[in-house]
Amino acid sequence: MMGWGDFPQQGWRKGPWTLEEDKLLSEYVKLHGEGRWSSVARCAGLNRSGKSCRLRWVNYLRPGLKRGQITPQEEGIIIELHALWGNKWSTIARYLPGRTDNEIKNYWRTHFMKREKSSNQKQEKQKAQVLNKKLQLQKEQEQQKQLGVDKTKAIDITNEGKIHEAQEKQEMVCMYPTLGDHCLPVMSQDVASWADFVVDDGLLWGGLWNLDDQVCHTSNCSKIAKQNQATAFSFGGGSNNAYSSTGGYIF
DNA sequence: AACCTGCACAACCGCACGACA
DNA sequence: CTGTCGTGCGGTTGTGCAGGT
Repeated sequence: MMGWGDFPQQGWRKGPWTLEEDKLLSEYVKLHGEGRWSSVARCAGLNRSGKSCRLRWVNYLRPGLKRGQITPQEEGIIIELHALWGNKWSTIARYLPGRTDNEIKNYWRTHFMKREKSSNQKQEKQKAQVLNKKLQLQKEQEQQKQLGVDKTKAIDITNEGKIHEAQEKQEMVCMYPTLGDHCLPVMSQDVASWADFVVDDGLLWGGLWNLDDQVCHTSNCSKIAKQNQATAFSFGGGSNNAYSSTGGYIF
C-alpha cells in the first residue's frame, strides 16, 4: 500500500520541523482545512509526506493544544480511562481536551511503565524470598528426618502454617481494581505504597471528570465504578466523585 | 569539566480500516 | 468483489536537556 501520497522515488524530508515548514503547513490548513494530507504536502510546497504533515498538525500545530505538564487531575483521568480501554490513546485523548494521543501515550510510558516495572521487580524478589524459605525448611525437615526425630513434627506443622500464611500474603492482588484485564499484579505489600501514591497525588476521585457533559452509561463503567466504591482504599475528595447519581460517569 | 543517566517530547514506521471507483 | 487511496492508530525510536556522579 502506498498511501499518504508517498512516491517511493521521492525523498521526503524527515526529522524535526523547521519554523518555515510549520508556517507553511499552518497557513495551508487555515486556508483549506484539515484533510487531504497528501495534497497538503504537495500544494503547500512542503517536502514532507502527508502522514508527517498530519502528525505535525495534530500533535503540535493544531489550535487549542495544551502544552506543559499533565496535571494530577488529567493523570487520574488517564489512569481511569486506561483501565477502561487499555492502550486506546486516541479514545483517551478525546476526554482530555487539548491533549493528544501521542502526549498521553508518552506520559503513560514514562510514568506508569516504569512503576509497573519496579513493581514487577519487587514481586520477583519476594517470590525468591519465599522460595528460599521453603527450600531452607525442606532441608531442615530432611535433616530432621535423617536424625529420626519425631518430636519436631509439631514445630514443622507450625512452620508450615507460617509458610502457608506467608504464601497467602504473597498472593498476587490486583493493585488497582478497575484495571480489569490490564490489572497490574503486585504483592500485597505494595498496596500500601500504591494507595499512598494514589492519595498523595490526589488522583482518581479527587476533582476529576469535570469535562464535557457526556455520561458513560455502559455497564462496564457502572461495574467499575461500583468496584471502585467497594475498594478498601479510602480516597479523599469524594465530593467531586465522577460517578454520577444517574449511574454513569460524567465525562 | 566531563561523562552518564533518565526524562520528556517529537517524529517515524507499520498496520488496519473505511470509502470509493 | 477487488484494488487503491486516504486516514487514523499504536508501537517504537530519536533527540535534546537537566540533574547526578
